[in-house]
Amino acid sequence: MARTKSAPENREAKRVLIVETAIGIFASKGYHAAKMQDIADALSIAKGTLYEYYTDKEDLFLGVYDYWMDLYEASMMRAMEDHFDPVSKADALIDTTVEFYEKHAKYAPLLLEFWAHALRSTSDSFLIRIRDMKKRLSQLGSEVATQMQALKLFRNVDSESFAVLELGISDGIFLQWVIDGQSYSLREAYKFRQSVIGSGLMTDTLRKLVAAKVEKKLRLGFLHTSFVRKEDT
Amino acid sequence: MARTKSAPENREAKRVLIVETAIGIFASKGYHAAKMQDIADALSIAKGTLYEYYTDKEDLFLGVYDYWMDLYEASMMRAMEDHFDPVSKADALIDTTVEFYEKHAKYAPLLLEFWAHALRSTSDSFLIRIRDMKKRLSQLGSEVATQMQALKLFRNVDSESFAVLELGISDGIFLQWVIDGQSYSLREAYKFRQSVIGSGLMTDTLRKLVAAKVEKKLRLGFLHTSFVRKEDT
Amino acid sequence: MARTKSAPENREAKRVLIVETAIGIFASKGYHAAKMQDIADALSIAKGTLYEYYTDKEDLFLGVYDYWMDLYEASMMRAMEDHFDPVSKADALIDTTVEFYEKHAKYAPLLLEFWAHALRSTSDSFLIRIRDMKKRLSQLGSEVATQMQALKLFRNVDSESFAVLELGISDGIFLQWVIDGQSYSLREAYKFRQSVIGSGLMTDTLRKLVAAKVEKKLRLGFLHTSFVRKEDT
Amino acid sequence: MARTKSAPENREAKRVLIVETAIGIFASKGYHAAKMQDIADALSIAKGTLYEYYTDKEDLFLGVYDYWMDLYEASMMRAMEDHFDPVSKADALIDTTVEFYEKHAKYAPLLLEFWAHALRSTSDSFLIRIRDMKKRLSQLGSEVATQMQALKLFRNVDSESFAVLELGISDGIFLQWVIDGQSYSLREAYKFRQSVIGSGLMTDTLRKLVAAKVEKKLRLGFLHTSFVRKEDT
DNA sequence: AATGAATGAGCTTTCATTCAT
DNA sequence: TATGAATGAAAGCTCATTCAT
Repeated sequence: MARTKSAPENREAKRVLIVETAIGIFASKGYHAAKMQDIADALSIAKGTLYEYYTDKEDLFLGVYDYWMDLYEASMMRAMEDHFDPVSKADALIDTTVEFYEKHAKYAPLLLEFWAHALRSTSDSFLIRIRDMKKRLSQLGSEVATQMQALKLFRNVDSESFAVLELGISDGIFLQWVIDGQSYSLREAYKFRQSVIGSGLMTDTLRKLVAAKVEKKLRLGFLHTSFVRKEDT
Repeated sequence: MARTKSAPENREAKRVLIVETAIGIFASKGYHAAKMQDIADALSIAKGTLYEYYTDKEDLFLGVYDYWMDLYEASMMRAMEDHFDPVSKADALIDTTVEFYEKHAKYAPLLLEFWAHALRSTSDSFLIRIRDMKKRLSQLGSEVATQMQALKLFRNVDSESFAVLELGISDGIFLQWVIDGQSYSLREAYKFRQSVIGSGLMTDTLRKLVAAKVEKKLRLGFLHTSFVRKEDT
Repeated sequence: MARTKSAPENREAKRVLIVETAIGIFASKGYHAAKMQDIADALSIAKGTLYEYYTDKEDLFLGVYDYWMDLYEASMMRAMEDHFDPVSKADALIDTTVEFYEKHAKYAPLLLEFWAHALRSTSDSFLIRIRDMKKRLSQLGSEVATQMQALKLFRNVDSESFAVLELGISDGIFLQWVIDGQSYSLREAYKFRQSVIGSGLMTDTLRKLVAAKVEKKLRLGFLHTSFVRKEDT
Repeated sequence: MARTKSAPENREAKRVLIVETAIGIFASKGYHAAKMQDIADALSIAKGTLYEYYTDKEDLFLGVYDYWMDLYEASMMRAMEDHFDPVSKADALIDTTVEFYEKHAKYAPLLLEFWAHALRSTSDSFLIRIRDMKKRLSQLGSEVATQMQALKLFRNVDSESFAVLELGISDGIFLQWVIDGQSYSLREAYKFRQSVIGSGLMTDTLRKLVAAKVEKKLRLGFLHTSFVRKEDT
């Protein structure tokens, strides 16, 4: 039984330690205002040492994103595994998201920067990573939606479109909440959304009138609609 | 009949010209990567001239935000004024938003940076401006929702909460769309959302079962729920 | 009889107006911190107009120096003319100096800058102007000292050396007073100096002992002593 | 026996090296004309390195002042310690000053800039430092004067006032000498001054007449006279 | 003569990165 | 592996000066 961790294990442990410290600095100051020196100081190590573990600042930033998203994804996966019926699963996914977001509300600006970074970076690696993660998450959502339909709890809806929509909505509410100064309960906002989405806003009278049209829309979704990009003039 | 524009008019025209150029540079490179020199070059003026019209880079960035948001808000207001019944109004708001977002999709990263900037800036001016704008927009949405209810088209719903939710959803879908590489029609995504929100996803069977509970939730909204912020540990 | 001043007179009047304004700005902010814009603002004229009257900033600074020194010199000359016996003249010179310095204490840093400027300027014009002024002043002092000696009020002293010494002492006391935060009466400091210089500090006993040696020193002065400059090593 | 200098020692050595180089640049070009690049070039180091040792240009300038004044003060203190009777001490102080000033004549403009800087700087740190130094120096002079009086070599004179006067005179003569292009011997000027101050200029006849009045003035000094500052009108 | 918009060289300062130890 | 002194490119901002009106 080894008394000390082997070298590679130590290395990985230190990488994690660095990322866990860096996330706080990046989140509170932003990518540009966060200095490598700040991070080194927070770790009580020398600036040069950071470069032994990450090739450069961007690499470290990417590491932070990965670390954070892995955490989120893992907790989402766990939520799925811990429940069996789709209703519980749906609830668990929302709970997990709310908990994660509430816990990491202070990292919210980071999320924005990740996205901005990804949309602008010359290399696609950042963007690809975000999309992959989103794909996995939307598969989760899609799965649950499909099960709901199978149980006749959900109407006939393109579950893929729905899952993508849900992801957007989720991020949008979170953003809104952060910009609003976290002045209300994120959980309640999510629940309110759930009610709206689940039950709809139309009165029964109206609902019946538009039933056929809505039915079709929901069934087809929006992901496979043709789209012509319009250029700015 | 004035022969030449008066000085102040010229000044304002030049401010607008600068902002219109700056927006493109900021959007494509990002706040930090965009250099004042780049902007000056794009305008074929000297760097120093920029400082005759904006006190510093941040001021110019704020100018860009204002310019852009004023455009959006104005078109939303116009959409409201051009229609009289709430259903048309709701459609018009969505149309306007979709058009605006589609037209300015390339400026999307800017939106993220505005938000990140606002959340981190020492001065509140940025955040306040965003909130004010959101408030005005949500009032528009709230108004429409109230009219819908008055006409018995909408169920009893806290229209304020609903309007806030809508804003978040709207931004969220846009973001999602941008990150997804604009691979589907934003308009269709918005319509899909409209169907989901209007009609709900539940089957009639389930719907009836949870009717009372949902009713209450929608009526109360989420804005005035008590909220205890949880600290990260 | 002309109703308006002729053009050249107007021009001169404006030059004076500019200088009188500039002196306050230069004095309070220093040469470098004082901006041409500040001066233009204080005059409520356009920046460009300054350049119609002075070729550049340095020229204006020189103008300020000239204006100020002319004022001082003129009042010294007047003091001399208003009195006839050397004792009154000596008193008047001191009075005038004290009054001038007290009145313009806030311009003291300017004096330092003039000197520093002169010692460093590539062109000698500044230094020459200062030396000329000092020469005229020391002639005044020298004259008075000579008259004192003629009246047997002063011992045999090289009046030229004495006048140069006096100038240095005068500036030195003023500087000291300014740096000391003007915490005592400049006039009293000058009077104290006068007593020291007039009557000496030695007791009669010691005085007699060194009489011959001192006598010689005073008679010869220091201006024509040989001097080998030592270079910094 | 240490083989290598410890880090802090090296650091201090480098700070001194920088200051010793900076002093020459500042002196010859002036604070504003002296560029950080010039100083770095003179040291054959990178500009950035300067900022590892001094927070900014002003800090470096302050360092130069401190370095220089410490040198002067230390040599004055040494002069005091090396002699025992007040007459020798007085001579030694003058000798030291003359030597110091002659050796550093080329730094004279710096002294003016230090003073100008101090009188205008928003922070008092510069001014306080100058005053403290002057206070220590005037204590030296005051001490000597008191001893002279105890030995009945000096008349009854307020030694504090006298010491302050002496400092002013000393600086004034130096300034005068520099502005006069160092065209005479500074040492002789100081000696001449010593004769004047020691023995006075009045003839015995006049001296006796004003004896009582002068006596009083010298005894009282000028430091504690009431003073009403006159404002410029 | 007066203006003030435009200029652009030139400054201080920062900080990611390197590399000899 | 860890260090941290040294680097130097790069950027925002200033402001004396110009010149078309």
